[in-house]
Amino acid sequence: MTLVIRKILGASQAEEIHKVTRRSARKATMRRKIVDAASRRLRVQGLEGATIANVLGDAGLTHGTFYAHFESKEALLAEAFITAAADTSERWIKGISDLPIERGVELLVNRNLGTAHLRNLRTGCPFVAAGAEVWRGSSELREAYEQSMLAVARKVSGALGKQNDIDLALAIHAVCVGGLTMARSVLDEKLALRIMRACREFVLERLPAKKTGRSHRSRIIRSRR
Amino acid sequence: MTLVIRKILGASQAEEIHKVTRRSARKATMRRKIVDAASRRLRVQGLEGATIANVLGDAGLTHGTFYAHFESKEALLAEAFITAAADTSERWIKGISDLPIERGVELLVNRNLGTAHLRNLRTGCPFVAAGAEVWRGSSELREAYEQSMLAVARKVSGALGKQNDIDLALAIHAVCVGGLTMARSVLDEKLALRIMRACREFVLERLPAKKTGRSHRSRIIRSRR
DNA sequence: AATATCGCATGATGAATATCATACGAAAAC
DNA sequence: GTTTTCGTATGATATTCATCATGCGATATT
Repeated sequence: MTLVIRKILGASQAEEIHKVTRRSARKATMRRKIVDAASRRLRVQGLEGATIANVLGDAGLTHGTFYAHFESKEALLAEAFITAAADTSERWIKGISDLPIERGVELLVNRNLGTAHLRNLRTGCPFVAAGAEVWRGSSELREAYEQSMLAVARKVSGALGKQNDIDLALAIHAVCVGGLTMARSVLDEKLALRIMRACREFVLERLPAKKTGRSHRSRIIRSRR
Repeated sequence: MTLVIRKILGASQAEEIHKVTRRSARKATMRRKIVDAASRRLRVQGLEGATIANVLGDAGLTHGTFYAHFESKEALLAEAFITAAADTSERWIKGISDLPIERGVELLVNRNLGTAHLRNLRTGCPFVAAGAEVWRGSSELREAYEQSMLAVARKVSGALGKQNDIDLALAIHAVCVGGLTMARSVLDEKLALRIMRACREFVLERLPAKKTGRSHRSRIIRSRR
């Protein structure tokens, strides 16, 4: 039966209307477990720690099964990265759109550059966790990074009520990524806190002026040097 | 003779006044070559690419010789990181102290977040190259990172004529590290340039005000778009 | 009920890696 | 000139890894 459909529609479309059997449901569940496990490994140990044996082990499977689920390791990592970024950024922006922009940005940078995020790797930012490993990685991965980064920037600028200011969101993201990387890298805990505080204040010190009667289009534009 | 001295002073001090022979001079040269090679590998391929065989090969030696020069791989990497950071930061701050602070910062971020640095890995910033690999690495490495980072921050704040504002230097460093990581990671070249531009402008907008009568809190910041 | 399918486990393969042991040959010490 | 030292090369060992081939057993199909 499935075979007949496959003959008519071709393999890929047949997949779409694939009958949900006990087997296929279980497989989908396991696949999800694999992606989740990979996204955790990714955040805690980076791409390096996300080996097939580790990930499949975390998911309760043995290593050889992997290629029944994914084309390649890169395909899994790309998917895991996207999952991790979506998960993390969702948490960052929660409740932010209800606040005035200054408070919103403050909450955002506190969530990113705070003690919780500093040592909480399992649910932490994949951009910090994978960092340099991505730009030396496969196109697949870089594509995933790019899409995730843009998605985060859009979410953030949307939540801040500045739909079009993707650039501001990108810059804030850069401070958070750089600052957290630095803070995690140093041995001295006090120094780590200092780095995070310096970054937070750098962002907060000079937020776009709050909304006054003046339209923001007409605000005085700082001349570029 | 050396043996006698060694007996009197102990091994480590004997090292200090070690006679310079043809052999020891050659060894020192090779050691330097190894560190340089490691610092290059580090910047181009990260810690992962800086394998002993690779590095020793670059230096014109075979892999087994390594342990005649260094205690461990970690010891080499720590030294290579420090070397790379000193080299790179020296280039960044060249000529900056002659400029007024705004122009100085502008030059600094242009050097860091510009097209040259984007694709020039061999002499690029090790903080971007090693990134997340360091904070998951050995204490030795993290110590090297910490010291190098502080050295850079001191140099930068010194060159900017703000000796005491290490925090400002740290924040600028964070933007550069985060921004360059992001720019290198994405596939789209135009997007990479946009990220770097957004980060540069973010920094320049946020500079402490020139010393005018006005408090810097009251300045209106340019909103983009 | 008989047969076909397929998710998963086991295990093989080959490549890359850090580290160490041994050996050679030139330089240094005597 | 003989002996000792030591920088380097060669090669061994043990580990880790991605990928793939094979086979079993539960599930789906007929």
